[in-house]
Amino acid sequence: MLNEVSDQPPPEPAEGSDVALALYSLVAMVVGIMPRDISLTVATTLNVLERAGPQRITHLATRLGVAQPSVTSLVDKLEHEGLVARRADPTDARGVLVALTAAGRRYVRDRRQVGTDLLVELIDGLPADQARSLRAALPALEAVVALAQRRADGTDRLATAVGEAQR
Amino acid sequence: MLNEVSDQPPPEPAEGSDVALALYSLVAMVVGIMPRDISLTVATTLNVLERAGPQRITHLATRLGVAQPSVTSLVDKLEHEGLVARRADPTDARGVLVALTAAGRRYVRDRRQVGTDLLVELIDGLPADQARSLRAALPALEAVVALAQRRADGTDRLATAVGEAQR
DNA sequence: AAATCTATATAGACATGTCAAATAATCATG
DNA sequence: CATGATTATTTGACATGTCTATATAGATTT
Repeated sequence: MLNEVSDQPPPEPAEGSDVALALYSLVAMVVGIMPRDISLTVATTLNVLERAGPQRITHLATRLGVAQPSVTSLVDKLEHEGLVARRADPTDARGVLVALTAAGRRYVRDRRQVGTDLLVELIDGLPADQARSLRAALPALEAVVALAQRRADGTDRLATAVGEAQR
Repeated sequence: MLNEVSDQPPPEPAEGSDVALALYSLVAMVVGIMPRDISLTVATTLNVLERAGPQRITHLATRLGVAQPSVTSLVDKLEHEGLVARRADPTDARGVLVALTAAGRRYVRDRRQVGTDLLVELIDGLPADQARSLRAALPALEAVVALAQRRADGTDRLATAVGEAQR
């Protein structure tokens, strides 16, 4: 069927896609400025452990989207660095629970501090009215984070997607 | 000198640090959900090239905070994948300019689309009043992005910091 | 124009991240 | 309780990301 030129205005530019673009740009910028001392995988792992508590190796693997032996060796490394520890899983003797150590928790907290310090610095550069609008949006931002967590904890990872451009 | 208990309320909890925390959490969540198909370094490189146009190898190295030969081999790889191309620098025959190819631009755009789609989905899950507050904060968000860009383009990278927790 | 500086590339090394296949321990089920 | 499924580890392979030291070509300075 042919595509006729539509009379209606574009059905809605995705409703909130401009905000989404601004937020994504912010994510990209912050990531590009943050220290590059750990890999994405390590950062995500530590975040998950802090947010959701001790996790099984297999669960981490699906959550991270990598193969399970990869997590075993990742945990080996992190354990060796003292950031995480393996504990027995009381409900299943085959499994282990990977948990943050105190040092690991400190590491995550320190890293977050670096990020928030940067953002505070940026926000402090805003004119008063914009800063106010941002504060007014705080509940919304927190809600978005909460939704993102739910989304992340679901099995669903974003497909590697992108694809086409690679060839 | 001894620290007396202060009568004043804490001088201001960093003014905007709660917003900063929410934004940082969002960054962390989004990064954790985004496809893991490229490294931080590649992502940052492509973003810089898209945002700021063709760049010298040396400039990329300082911008990324890695050694120059690392960028040479990174560019080798990206060039091999067809995402960037080396061009002669008209102002200096020693130098090269690394530029995005059409495919590279497409790749960045597609990847951004994945991110904004995710964020649109999240924002669509907000109650109407929160969504409104977020839209009202759009200029502020855009301004923060602009400030972040200025910040990123300055030579200053955040120190690897964090440090202490590692031992 | 010689000496020095600068931009990139090359070489060689090493840690990290990743996978698939095979193994060992334990669980769950018929 | 024996068989099949699940959990983690081990093994062995390979790509990536990173560095330092060195080489090469072109700029810049004196």
